[in-house]
Amino acid sequence: MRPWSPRHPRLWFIAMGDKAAPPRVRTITDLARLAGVSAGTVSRALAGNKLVNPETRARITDLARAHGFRPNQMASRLRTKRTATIGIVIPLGHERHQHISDPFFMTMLGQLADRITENGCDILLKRVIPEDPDWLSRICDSGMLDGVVLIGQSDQMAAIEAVAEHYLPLVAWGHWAPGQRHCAVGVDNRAGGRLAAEHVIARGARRLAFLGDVRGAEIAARYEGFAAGAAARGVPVTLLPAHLAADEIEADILRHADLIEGRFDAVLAASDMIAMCALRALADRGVLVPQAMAVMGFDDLPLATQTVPRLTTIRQDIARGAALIVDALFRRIAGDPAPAQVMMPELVARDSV
Amino acid sequence: MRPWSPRHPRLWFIAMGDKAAPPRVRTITDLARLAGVSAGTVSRALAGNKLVNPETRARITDLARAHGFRPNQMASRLRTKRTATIGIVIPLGHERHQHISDPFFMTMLGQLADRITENGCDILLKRVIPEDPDWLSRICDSGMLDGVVLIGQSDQMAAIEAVAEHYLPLVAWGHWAPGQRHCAVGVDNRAGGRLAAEHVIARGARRLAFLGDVRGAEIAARYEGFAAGAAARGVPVTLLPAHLAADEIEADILRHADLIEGRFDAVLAASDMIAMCALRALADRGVLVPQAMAVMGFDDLPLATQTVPRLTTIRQDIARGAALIVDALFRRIAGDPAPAQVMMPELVARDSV
DNA sequence: TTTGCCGTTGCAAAGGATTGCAGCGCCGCT
DNA sequence: AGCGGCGCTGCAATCCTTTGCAACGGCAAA
Repeated sequence: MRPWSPRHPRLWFIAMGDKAAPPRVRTITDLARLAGVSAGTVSRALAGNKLVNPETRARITDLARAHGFRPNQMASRLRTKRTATIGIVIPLGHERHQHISDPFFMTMLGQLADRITENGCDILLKRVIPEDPDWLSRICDSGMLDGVVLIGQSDQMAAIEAVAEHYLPLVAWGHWAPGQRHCAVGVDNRAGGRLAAEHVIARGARRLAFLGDVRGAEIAARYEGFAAGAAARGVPVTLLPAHLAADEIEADILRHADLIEGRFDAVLAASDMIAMCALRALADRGVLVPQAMAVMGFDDLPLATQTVPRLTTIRQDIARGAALIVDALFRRIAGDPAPAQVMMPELVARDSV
Repeated sequence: MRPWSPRHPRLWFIAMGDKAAPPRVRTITDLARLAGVSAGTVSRALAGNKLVNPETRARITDLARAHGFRPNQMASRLRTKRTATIGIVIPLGHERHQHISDPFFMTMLGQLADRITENGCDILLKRVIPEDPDWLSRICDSGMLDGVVLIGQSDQMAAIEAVAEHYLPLVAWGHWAPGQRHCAVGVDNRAGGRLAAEHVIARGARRLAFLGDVRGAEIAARYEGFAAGAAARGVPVTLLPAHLAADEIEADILRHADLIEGRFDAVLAASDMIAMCALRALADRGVLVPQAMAVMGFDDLPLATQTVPRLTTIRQDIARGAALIVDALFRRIAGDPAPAQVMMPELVARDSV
């Protein structure tokens, strides 16, 4: 971590040899002088304020364009206290290795980005490994952000609750538990697990396995739902641990030799990525899916349609989730309350079960 | 596009009933009063300046922590002219439908994010559809950013060149052409295409196809390299158009009936995502890969190891590319020149050829 | 002619942190 | 005792824009 500092500020500017050119218009005051008006008028003109005379405004905007002038955002934001910037933070708690490039995060990020941009805001992206307890407060109280969305809560529930106490414009994607104070939007993972159990059992499976790391609250809920759904039909479930990070999953799967030796006839993977790896591993060993073993994913990422065979999965509607998050966030920024939302997952039957 | 404005600024603050609590410490001056020193001293203390007495500093930092005080970044940045923020912008020109969630972009974004964060900078994410000609200048001259990296240049070469003229801390991922003024980092796509041609021909293929949209400069170069490499060995190549966006590729592939009717014995896809879709389509129709047809990708995304069969592909070293970009960017921010870089791609032989 | 209002514009005070420079107290040296 | 210097702190200017309020000229109504 080497924080840099500009050794030769504006050096390039000088290097381009601007000496001959007219002095660059740097501030609103420069432009005001040129236009023969006051700085205040220029500010209003550029902001499209109706107070200023249309002719004056035209003259000023023309001049601004001609000189490529743009008012300094920093000063503007300081003054107005409106930053028009939303922070998107990805906390990496128990899964240090989980990349920012995890497909689920990325799909969510893309959706959020589109929607936030539509609202005229910029996006400040942060990927943090929570080390000290006030990592989140540092972000929220920096004065840089109008609001914050958390993609995933990792194992940081306590820290999030603490900040949510005094910082309202904060919305998280993920698990919501009764009594929780901060606003979260997510799917009912338990229900999703149950759906999966019902589906594979209906297709005749009787020896079920769950592949994933149950230390995260979300995955744990998926597992519990899966186990509960199966138990209700008198079918047991075996838990097979596996990491979330794509590059580690393959080794995890190979570790579970029984997975490919016919001890199970259906497996629910904690995510589509894991399911995809499982399909690979099974194909390598000549285990036919779905004939010899059913495989289900969770998420319904775009790539679930591209696997061989196509993945049957539990769908989280990411687009809708993102819409709900952004909606709640802007509500809260405006000072209105916005409650947590729990979406119902749905089963997408394709070819792997 | 509905820009919002806070209807009840700080309403939540009041709503939390802070009347009884001690008045919140909002500015460095508040804290100075509490600590019995001047604002300047607090500023220095919080910045870890060695000029202030260690005891004084301890007292001030304790006080700051106790009140959860954090200096306003906006004011700080206005004063210092150091924003510690890098803009990452994804221009979407000829491929409007291409998502921000495109796996290649996302992998690159993740790598860039990690490296920029290591340098102590924040990341401002922008996804823009270039409509007016000064979209880039608006971003670069906003005064909000210490530097800008472009992921992809789309069809905006002219706009980029124009801005690069006066704005130095700008680096793009992508194609570099002789004579180009702005700094770009990318792979030699032509060489990659040639590599692919040599490989499939060495494996015995003689009827080659290229699957992709050659309107983008990068893809075009891949195609040209592929065609040139094949021509050098007396083998012709057929061009089969296909979109870049994941959801459209499948239909594109089905449109090329000859692809699956044995007219070709090897196909180079313009990207791994396209290759993955092709594998799917071929599997659906019972065409064996690689026995009946060889399939190659381009990129070597993480998911290339998870396809069935595993994808043989031309590797762009995204991690190294990101490192080069960030390095060049910080060099330029410091005022030093940093030249464009062209990396050599390499062939990764797996099971699909 | 006076008054009042309207449409525009200018003035100056924020907004909050940073930093060069001056100042102050104290210690040590002569 | 006087002086220099050192270590620390305070003062005030600065970064650039926004905005409430005052002012001004002109025109219409009284």
